[in-house]
Amino acid sequence: MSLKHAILVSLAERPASGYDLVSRFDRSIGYFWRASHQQMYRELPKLEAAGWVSAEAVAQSGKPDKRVYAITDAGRGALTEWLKAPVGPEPVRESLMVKVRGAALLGAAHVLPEIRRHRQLHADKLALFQQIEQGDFSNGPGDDPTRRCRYLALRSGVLYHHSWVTWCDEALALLTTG
Amino acid sequence: MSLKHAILVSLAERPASGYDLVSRFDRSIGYFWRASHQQMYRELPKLEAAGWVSAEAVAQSGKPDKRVYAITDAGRGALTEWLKAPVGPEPVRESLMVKVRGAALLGAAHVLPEIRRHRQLHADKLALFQQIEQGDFSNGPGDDPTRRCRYLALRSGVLYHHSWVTWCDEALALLTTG
DNA sequence: ACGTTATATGCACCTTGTTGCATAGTCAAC
DNA sequence: GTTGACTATGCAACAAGGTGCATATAACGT
Repeated sequence: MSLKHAILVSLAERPASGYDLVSRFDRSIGYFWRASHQQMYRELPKLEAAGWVSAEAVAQSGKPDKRVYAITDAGRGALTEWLKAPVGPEPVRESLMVKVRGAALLGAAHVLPEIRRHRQLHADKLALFQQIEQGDFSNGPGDDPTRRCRYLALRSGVLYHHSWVTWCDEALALLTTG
Repeated sequence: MSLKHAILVSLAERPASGYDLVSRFDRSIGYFWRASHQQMYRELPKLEAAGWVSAEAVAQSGKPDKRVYAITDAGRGALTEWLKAPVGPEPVRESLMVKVRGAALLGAAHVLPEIRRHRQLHADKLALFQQIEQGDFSNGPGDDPTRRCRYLALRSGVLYHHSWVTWCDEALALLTTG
């Protein structure tokens, strides 16, 4: 599974507490791999037990104490191994397509609002990603490898949501004409 | 969750045994919702307990006996409810993007083979879907609602895998140039 | 006789993900 | 002075998915 490795990637960028990781996931990695704080706090001790991260208690003034995790050499090794390992695309699971198939039997009218809703959600995400693209990458990704990787992640989001908006438009056109 | 409803959709088309359902999922619905036979045989008694399907033992000559399931009126009602229920897009979980983010730290070279592998897999699926599209829908979907729904499901597969192939090409171009 | 393939069904265990609940300190606003 | 927002960490129960193992009949080839 990838949550462990997603955490390792984030910790390889810089050390963090569970709480930090949750906010990072909400902002950046979370566009490609979600995790609730409950999941996070369950995984971190496992990673520590595996020797992939080390933990240090940090007292804070004005805030509760926290446990700051950092990736270890063993963790970095495990991460590199995983980067090279063949993992295959995530199996497709599209409940909307199950609904479309159901619509063939029970009437397309039932799912039209759902398709409109999905179109809206995908269009919102698309607009967000395109805004970032035009803001941060108006002159392309440039030469920096890290920037190029960030750009590619963004492009994946753009292409994904764009293809969904396209599909929703096709579907609405086809299901609302005689 | 959708496995229950995916099964209901399939049984609404026509009654089937667990074994039949697995083969149908492998061929058609499985493009959008996978299920192993273990999952199937675990769900079917639950659906029966909920009163959404009825089961009948059927003796066969030359083959082991089987249990044939059929959707009930209650099941049809539950399915219609679910079609109308807002379910939201599946949360994105892309391990390849986690890897790309890792590549920013540990070197893009590690993930290039993975990206090439993914491109191949998506291109294969795309070719398959496009072949079906040109075979079954060379003159478009026509007027039949059921055919239109089948067509839309197919289109979704085409758009999805096409956007991935496009992304992989962009990524390979960007990560293999100076 | 012996292995292979297809039909047909299931259990057990483990991991992963979701939901609800719980706690506790600090700070600013009202 | 209480309410709400933010920081910070967790447990428990449950739902869903994946892997491995197990069983049985019967056709077909070799």
